[in-house]
Amino acid sequence: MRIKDNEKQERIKDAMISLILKEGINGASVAKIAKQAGVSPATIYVYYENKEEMLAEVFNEYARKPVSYLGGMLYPSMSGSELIECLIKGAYSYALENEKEFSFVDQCYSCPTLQESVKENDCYNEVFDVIHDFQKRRIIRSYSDPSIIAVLFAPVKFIAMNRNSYADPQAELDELIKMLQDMLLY
Amino acid sequence: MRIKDNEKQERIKDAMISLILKEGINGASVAKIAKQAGVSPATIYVYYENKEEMLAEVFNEYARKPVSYLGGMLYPSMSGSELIECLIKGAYSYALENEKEFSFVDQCYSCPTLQESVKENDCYNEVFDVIHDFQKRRIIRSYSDPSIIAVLFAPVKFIAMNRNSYADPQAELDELIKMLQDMLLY
Amino acid sequence: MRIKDNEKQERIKDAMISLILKEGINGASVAKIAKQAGVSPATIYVYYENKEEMLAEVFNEYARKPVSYLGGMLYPSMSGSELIECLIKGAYSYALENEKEFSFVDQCYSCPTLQESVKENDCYNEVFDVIHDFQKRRIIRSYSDPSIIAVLFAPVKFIAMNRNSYADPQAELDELIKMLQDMLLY
Amino acid sequence: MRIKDNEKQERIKDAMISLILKEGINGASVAKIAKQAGVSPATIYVYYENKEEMLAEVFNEYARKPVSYLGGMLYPSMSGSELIECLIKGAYSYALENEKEFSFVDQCYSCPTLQESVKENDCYNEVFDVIHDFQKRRIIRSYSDPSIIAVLFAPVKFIAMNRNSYADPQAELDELIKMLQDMLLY
DNA sequence: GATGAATGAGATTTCATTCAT
DNA sequence: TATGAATGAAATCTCATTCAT
Repeated sequence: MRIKDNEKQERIKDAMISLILKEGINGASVAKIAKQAGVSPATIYVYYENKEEMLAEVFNEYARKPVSYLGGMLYPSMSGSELIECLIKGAYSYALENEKEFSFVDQCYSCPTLQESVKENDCYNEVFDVIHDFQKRRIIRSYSDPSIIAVLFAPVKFIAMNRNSYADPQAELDELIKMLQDMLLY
Repeated sequence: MRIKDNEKQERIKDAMISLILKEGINGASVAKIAKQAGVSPATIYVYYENKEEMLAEVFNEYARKPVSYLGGMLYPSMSGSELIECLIKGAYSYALENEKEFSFVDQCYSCPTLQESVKENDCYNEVFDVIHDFQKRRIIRSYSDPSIIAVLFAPVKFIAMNRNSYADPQAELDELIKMLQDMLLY
Repeated sequence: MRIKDNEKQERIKDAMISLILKEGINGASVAKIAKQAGVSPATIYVYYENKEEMLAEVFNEYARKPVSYLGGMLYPSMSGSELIECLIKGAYSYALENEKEFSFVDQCYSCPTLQESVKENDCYNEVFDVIHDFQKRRIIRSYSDPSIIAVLFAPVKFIAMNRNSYADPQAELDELIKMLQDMLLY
Repeated sequence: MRIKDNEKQERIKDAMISLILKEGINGASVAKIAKQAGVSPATIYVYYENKEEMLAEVFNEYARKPVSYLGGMLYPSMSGSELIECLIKGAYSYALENEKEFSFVDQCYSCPTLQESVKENDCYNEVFDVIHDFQKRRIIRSYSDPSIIAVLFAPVKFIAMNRNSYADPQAELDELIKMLQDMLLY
């Protein structure tokens, strides 16, 4: 028998994400995905039960990626200012560098039929290991986790997505970092 | 007979956004919208050139609604604290009370083929008339408009959308208000 | 609006039945039916919810036909012998003259997913109005209805379907009539 | 390792007829059969040239089974009444005990593309060895073979298949036996 | 012999849109 | 204006079969 081709599955995922970026979840038909991945439409059903499950599976995978990316950049010897700067800049540069995955995940979060398959809050555990440590050491104020997620990540995401409307996105980002340092540090 | 026509168009819009809430942009086919609105599919083409235009038109209409809703709640004699509390609570309660429109607009913002039709920043003019006034009176710190939008509205939207994951969403909201008052007021 | 075209629905039914006769339920795809009926596959879904329902609906219609055909040939002044001869010959000639419908109905009866949609026994009411009358008048022996259906119609159906294997099908039929007259008449 | 192979083929046959009972010939896809038999789809093609041939082969095998089952129950010292009772009861209990095979064979008989592969009449040789003997001994009336098949087996098959519609199927069967004894015995 | 991967062909069904009234 | 009928195009998915090991 032929051996399952992981590279093939990777091509399918890539094709799906890049099509969704260009044409939305609507526009990413199984046929188009297959064509772009260089496989037969039927092959996709070897790897995934159906389209819905394919979306959900890839959504889950990529929804967890940005936070592990961030997690890898942090270390305990940072100052509080550095921590916040690092989180915001990291989130921003992840969004820029991984535009496709980022937009894909964003569309998934806003799609009612997919919302159930990922709980946005569950993804941040890795980062909160560090933040909780900073809170115990009285460097970061002891706000609740959801509030911290909300003010740390929602604004930077907003700025990343609207960066084309701004004269100087980098300046906006720097300002945001200051605002959050003020807000979150003792 | 003008009234009857408008009512029919209203039913079409309602059907569309309520279907999109339940089943996503994917699930809202012209046929389903027509059925739910109690009209013939052909009738929809009396009011809109095609589906794409219908989405864009309704998107534009509803994207502006929440800010005028907010605008109507503000008045110059408020204190700074009151202003921020009012904006956050207003945004939150708008999201709850208008769940359908809210989800519809959210999905539209994240859909690449619709993004072009509304610039998110354009919608906030009404609110910024008030905020700028408060900034001139040195009540609200003079951060740039995009930064203010980002920290004011993105977090509350995030909390509204994830409210089902929280034990006490109201407490999260109150905490968020405090954080933003700290951050934005002198 | 265009007016629903009953002739079109008739063509769809005819195409379905004739395809099933030639190629079995398997072979009668919606696309083939549409082509043979001279309509678009999508048109079929204007008239029927889906393929299963189409089969069931047409099955129901045609399962009832042969018995009304028979019912129309009977009258109370017949002798018992004549009644039985008439029923057997009628059933046989219906099978020959309506080969397509007959084979179609037969295949439906034997298909587990369709069996539920028609109860074979329910179809014989019209004929039993007459038979019961003959039983009351002590011309036909008072066996139970199911037994009578079983011995009257199952054998003639069997002979009709296997007629190509017989040297002289007509002779078989005549013999069968005699056997049943012996059996059922006083 | 012969035994193991035969067992595998047996599992394939069982899976096929049990799927056909549940879902009809349509529903018994090679993939499903393989899954239910616990083998790979490719394995099926080790044992059979293709699906059509598999159906025909198994059809032939099982179409002959009920009559050998019956044949084994008969012996020359029976009375005529006993012979008929034994045939009817045997046919009925075969249908109940071998529901799957029975439904499978029935569907095959009614499928135009399979009809060619078995001549229903050919199957009864074993039984007719006995019946002819009884006819020579002037116990059973000398009707032609096809007529006898028709009245003996078609009605009992009908009753077996419709047994769920009857209040007391066993009573129907007993009545049928009486009717046929009257008809066929001197 | 046995198999899971792979697929072209085709299945059923839905889509956005237009037609004819 | 309003509509149900009609449809070409395309959607998702399944099929029987073959390939490569």
